[in-house]
Amino acid sequence: MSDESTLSTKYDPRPVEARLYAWWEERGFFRADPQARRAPFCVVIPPPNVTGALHMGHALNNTLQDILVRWRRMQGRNVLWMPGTDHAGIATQNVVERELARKGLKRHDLGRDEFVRRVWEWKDQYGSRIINQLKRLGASCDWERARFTMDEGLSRAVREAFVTLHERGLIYRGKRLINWCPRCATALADDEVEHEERDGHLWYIKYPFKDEPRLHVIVATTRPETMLGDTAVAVNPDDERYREFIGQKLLLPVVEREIPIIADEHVDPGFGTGAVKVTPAHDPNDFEMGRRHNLEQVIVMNENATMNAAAGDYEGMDRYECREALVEELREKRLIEEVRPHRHAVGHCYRCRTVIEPYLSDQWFVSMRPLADAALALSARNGVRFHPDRWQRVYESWLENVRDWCISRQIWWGHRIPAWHCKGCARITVARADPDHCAHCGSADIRQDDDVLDTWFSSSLWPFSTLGWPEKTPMFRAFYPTSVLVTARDIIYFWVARMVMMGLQMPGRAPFDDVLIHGTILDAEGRRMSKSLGNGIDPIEVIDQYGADAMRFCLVMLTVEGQDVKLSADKFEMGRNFANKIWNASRFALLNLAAGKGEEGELALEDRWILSRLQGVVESVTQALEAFQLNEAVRTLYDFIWKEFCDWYLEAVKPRLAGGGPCVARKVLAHVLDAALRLAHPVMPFVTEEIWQRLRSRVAEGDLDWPGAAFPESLMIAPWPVLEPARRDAAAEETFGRMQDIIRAVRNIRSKLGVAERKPLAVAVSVEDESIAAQLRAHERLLCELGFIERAEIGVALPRPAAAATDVVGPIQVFVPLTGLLDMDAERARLQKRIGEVESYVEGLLKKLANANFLNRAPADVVARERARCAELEAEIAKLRRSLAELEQG
RNA sequence: GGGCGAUUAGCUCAGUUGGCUAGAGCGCCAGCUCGACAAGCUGGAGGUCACUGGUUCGAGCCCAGUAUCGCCCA
Repeated sequence: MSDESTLSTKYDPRPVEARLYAWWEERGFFRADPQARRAPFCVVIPPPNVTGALHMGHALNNTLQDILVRWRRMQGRNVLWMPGTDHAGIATQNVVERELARKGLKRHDLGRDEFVRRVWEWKDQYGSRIINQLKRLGASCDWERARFTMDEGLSRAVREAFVTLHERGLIYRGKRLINWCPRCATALADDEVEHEERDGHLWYIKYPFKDEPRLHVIVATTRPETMLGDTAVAVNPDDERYREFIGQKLLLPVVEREIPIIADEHVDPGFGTGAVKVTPAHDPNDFEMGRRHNLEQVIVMNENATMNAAAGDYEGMDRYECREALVEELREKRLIEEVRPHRHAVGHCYRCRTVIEPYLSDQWFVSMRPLADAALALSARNGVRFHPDRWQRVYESWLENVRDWCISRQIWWGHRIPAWHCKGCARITVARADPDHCAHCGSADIRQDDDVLDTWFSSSLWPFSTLGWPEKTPMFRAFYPTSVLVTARDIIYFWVARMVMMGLQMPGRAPFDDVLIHGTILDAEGRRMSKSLGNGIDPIEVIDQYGADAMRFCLVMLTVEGQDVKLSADKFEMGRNFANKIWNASRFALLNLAAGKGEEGELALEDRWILSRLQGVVESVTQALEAFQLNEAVRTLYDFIWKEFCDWYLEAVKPRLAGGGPCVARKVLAHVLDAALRLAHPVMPFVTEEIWQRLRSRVAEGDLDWPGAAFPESLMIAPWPVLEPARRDAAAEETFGRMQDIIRAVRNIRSKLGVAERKPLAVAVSVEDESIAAQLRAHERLLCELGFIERAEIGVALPRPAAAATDVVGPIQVFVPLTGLLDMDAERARLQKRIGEVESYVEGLLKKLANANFLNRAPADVVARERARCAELEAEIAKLRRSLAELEQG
């Protein structure tokens, strides 16, 4: 295919990534086939907002999905990774409104239809940005099937779900206290409110008795402006201080309204004075209390959080302006007892950070109890499994405590609620198809509800709406339920739980078996990355600088079992370096494969060793992926490729390949490289494919074919390596391990005594019994080549040569004669240090072995192992001591 | 207030069912133009595993408590 000698020594990801991605896409490797007989594997993407730009959280989330998806595809599963975007009602509307604001327009200036048309326009123009960014990441989604939550098909699913739930009595409309964002001018669900601790004040206000104006009850409040809507003061029935006043009337200051003192068990006598003002229209607890006591609900604010007519003189003021003015008035009237600093949680809109106002209004709700109970029952049967499993309990406790879900939003961008209000009989018609008359009285004077549905309502249908539900399409039949959902923990409630509930309600099956929860990406200081802090790292910039493979690798390497990741841009160097390492190791391999034939022949020790190690790696990587321990898989691969394959195998095999003649090492080299590329492909798809294409061309030339190997067009669809237990070779691993020990000992001696790394040396290797000697002698060539040893004498109980440095590794003593070169002081220091290290360890072992309890209670194999180790180390010490003594004697 | 997580080398983090002489990357020190790679190679230094108790023959790991930091819920 190409001339390997021209390959650069530095891997340049940019041209490779662009070219390969385009090719994969064009060849259709991402496409799922609903007709295929193979076992399905399906993942639906957590749909990013159309307004969104890729951030590190997306990068991590989609990398994890892509790894699972690519791995399963290589295993031969029929894979569907369903992509798409979310219409993100409030967020998107905000974006378009901001654009209009720049032209001095408000959405009401355009009218609903025109505004919605403009949002579609915006979506068509900018909505594919994040999709293109996901492609830069390497995501192998089936893009041709990409869906959008406002698509016709998904809109049908939304309507079907709404109407069905309404028919089942699980959706209702009612006047309730909801969370209102005055800036967005819409209701929000409980989960969409973010509570933050704020320093505020507690105002102690006197409420005079109606009949005894000189006497008063003091109430404490954090929101004095709401007193304008007070309709009672409540105390705990057991509170002695107030018992006698229950039922008496107070005169609400400023408003001069008569309000009763009521008794309610929910009043905490420890808060403030123990007497609390009750504002049923503006506080959730008070709302409940008001219902219990049939209190009037006085609304004192408008939708934009300015005061309304019920606020009297304060009408028109903003809520905070009103608060100041009102406190001032109370102060003048000497009705403020005191003001204390008070830290409390304040709810904010999760989209725009505005302080939420509890607000009484007509809204649509999903009755959550029955849905949540079904999900809980499923969870109890282990029907949906979270990884790590601690999230299971978090999820369950949310389900146990969930309150009804407010699903109506007073915005224009979204799925309009399929309910029609009749002007005639005032009743509501809910229908799958747009009705032209009232279902109750037949009047044609009906009008569709103005509100749209919470975006999360359509998101909750995503795993099946994207597959064509409510139609039983071939896609739905082939891929529902999906296999695994990968997401961050902050949307377990918003999204995961609701998908499970809707899956159980609508298609009647949970949408997935497994949920993989990953951590949050933080900046180097451990703060969340956010636009406002400006501390984000742009994944696209990272890809430009280091390559997508490097970023993917690092993200996974750093993500352990759902832990958060502290990230800084320089971390990605590790990934770039690893990609480069793979690249250069492959250059070496390819150059050598081009240079000669790979023939059958007897495997050398290093061949047997690396093939055996490969088996271990195939097994642990596969197991780690199955257990959703992606970072474990990546770590194993990194160590294998860098430390074993590059540092040892390639070095060991160099001399054999140097001549260019036929050699079995070429076959082994190609095989191990091939397997390593396959294993690494899900994590680093680009660099592995790029190299593999070159490797594959060798196969096509017919000189590197081996039994059972399949070489399809792309590594993407090449089979995942399978275990070959016959390749396991414990003897080779043991012998090679001894070689490594000896070589490391020689290198250490060179380094400490200032002998050049490549200066040829003579070495004597002394062992205790002939079997080990024979084992090592059989691979003397390897020892000499890797250790730059020109002469090696290997035997039992060899005498110490003159002027020799020495080291002991297990049963092996290494002598390096250094006549004229031996630095006595350095060598003495070396030996003393080694003796000290080993002695302190032996000391611990001896203590352990002297303990009768240990001998009696520890398992026999542990005792035996400790005994053997102790004996070996004592022998080591003896040898080191003798060497030291001999050194002193000269 | 309730729950969860973290605390291991200078920094960022691994450490699976207790058997560990506690590992990696980066950084640091010393030395390397060696035909894959200086984005590299070789060798090295560096740790009372937050603290206090407990269980155990044996604890970084299990249990109880304390401290600090972070997150979620109310």
